[in-house]
Amino acid sequence: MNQEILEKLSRVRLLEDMSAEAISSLEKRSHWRRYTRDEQILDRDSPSRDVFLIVEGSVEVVNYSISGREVAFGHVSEGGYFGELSAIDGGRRSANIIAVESSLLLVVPPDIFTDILTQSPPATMQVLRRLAHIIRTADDRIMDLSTLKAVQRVYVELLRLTEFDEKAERDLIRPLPTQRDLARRASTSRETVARVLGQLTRAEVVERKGRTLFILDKERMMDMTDAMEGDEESLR
Amino acid sequence: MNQEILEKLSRVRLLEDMSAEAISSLEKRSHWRRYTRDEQILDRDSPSRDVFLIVEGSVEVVNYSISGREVAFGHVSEGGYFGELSAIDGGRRSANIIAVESSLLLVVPPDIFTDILTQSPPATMQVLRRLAHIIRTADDRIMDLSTLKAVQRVYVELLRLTEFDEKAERDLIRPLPTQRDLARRASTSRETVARVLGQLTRAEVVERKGRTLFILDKERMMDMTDAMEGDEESLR
DNA sequence: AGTATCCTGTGATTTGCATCACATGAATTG
DNA sequence: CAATTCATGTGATGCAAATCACAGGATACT
Repeated sequence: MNQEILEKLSRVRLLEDMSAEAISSLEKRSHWRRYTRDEQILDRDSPSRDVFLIVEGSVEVVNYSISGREVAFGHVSEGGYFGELSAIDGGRRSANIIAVESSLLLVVPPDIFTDILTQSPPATMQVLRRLAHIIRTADDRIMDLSTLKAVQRVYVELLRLTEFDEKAERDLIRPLPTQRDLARRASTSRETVARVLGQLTRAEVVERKGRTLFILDKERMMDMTDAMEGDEESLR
Repeated sequence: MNQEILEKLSRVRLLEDMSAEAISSLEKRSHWRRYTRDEQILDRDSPSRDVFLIVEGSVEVVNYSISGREVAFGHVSEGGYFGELSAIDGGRRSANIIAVESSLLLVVPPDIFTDILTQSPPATMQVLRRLAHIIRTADDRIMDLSTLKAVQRVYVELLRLTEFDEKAERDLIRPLPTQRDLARRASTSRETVARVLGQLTRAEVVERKGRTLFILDKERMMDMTDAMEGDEESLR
């Protein structure tokens, strides 16, 4: 195994505390795969149990209802991994995984993964923390879905995506996902997202420039999330 | 530590593969607490990080929205445990825990719990499998909330509670939770649950006798879950 | 450059269900 | 056992948002 590959692999969070030898041995017992943009990597309910380490690229976690509706579950980027659930409990895949861009993955067989779990406590803690984080995120989402209206869920989603840009010294979202994508995450319709965005723009809470959305008044948006004060009028 | 307590403790799933000595040492470094029915054991956002082992009794996991709406997250019964998330990632409590009945708990300090994780691979695998199961359940719930209507979610919830009674040789739910409780789990209103139950009774899909609900036609109920064929008329 | 495909904005319509409002019944408790 | 407190059934009303239906931009494709 060459140096470059070793370096890339050691950047994967699961392996960050492992020795070069251990990583090398892991690599020998796994295999590499490259996926193109939009390629399906994993199917829900399929019986495979490999764990996938993302060495290059990133993926989306998505599920479909019988009626064809899409629900976004999350995003895993370079240095992350997915597929642990099936490796841990032996169950079927709980979601579909799709490559967002051309991605290079190391496919680790389930028994090699469980070897890591029994032999490397730091790696195990890493996995435990990751699962804990997934549960917290999922629980928040369940709360949002149970107690917020669709419009508020869009606010929450926008706030989640907001980051402070050091250069511009402003709150912004870049790149702004498509409305379809935002709708998938907030579990609402594309049209509702369009209307929310339009309404926020008119109220000068946000401003859109190309694929950047500037959040002009983050405070107000946070207020709107929990109190349902807001018909369009009261926003002006 | 007396024999009876040791026996009870070893029935807690987290400890089932541990030696008597290990359990005894764990017990010495923890403390016991008894909670009465409806007593609040843990508050959301509180900073404690202990893990609670349920030696007797059972608890409910619940959250409240700002508007006061309750959302049920689950139930942990005798032999189970809760509070691991905070012990694992150091974060705040993600939910409120309430004793369903008088319950006896062993309160394990976070560092003792993490000791178990680093020292006992079987216990660690147990925790990993438990977290994996929680994630799968939560993901299913997110799918239900995102793609099903309130009425269908009640169907799904009833199906989840249905079990085949060997003695009576029938599908049934016993004891049938209150409508308020069902509403909490399905994230809908109490009235909607009442109407669904009434409708199913009139259509002779279920039959209620006291605190037992007999499921007369499980097949049909499963059909109704994914296809929205059903106005009241078409059910007769 | 021209066509096809995807994204966006907005109006009109429909519908699912939360909410309000009681009335009755069951179960708990002083 | 009378008296609250909690559980259930159902009608009426209102509103949030899904859905349908286009039309005009923006991008990508070859």
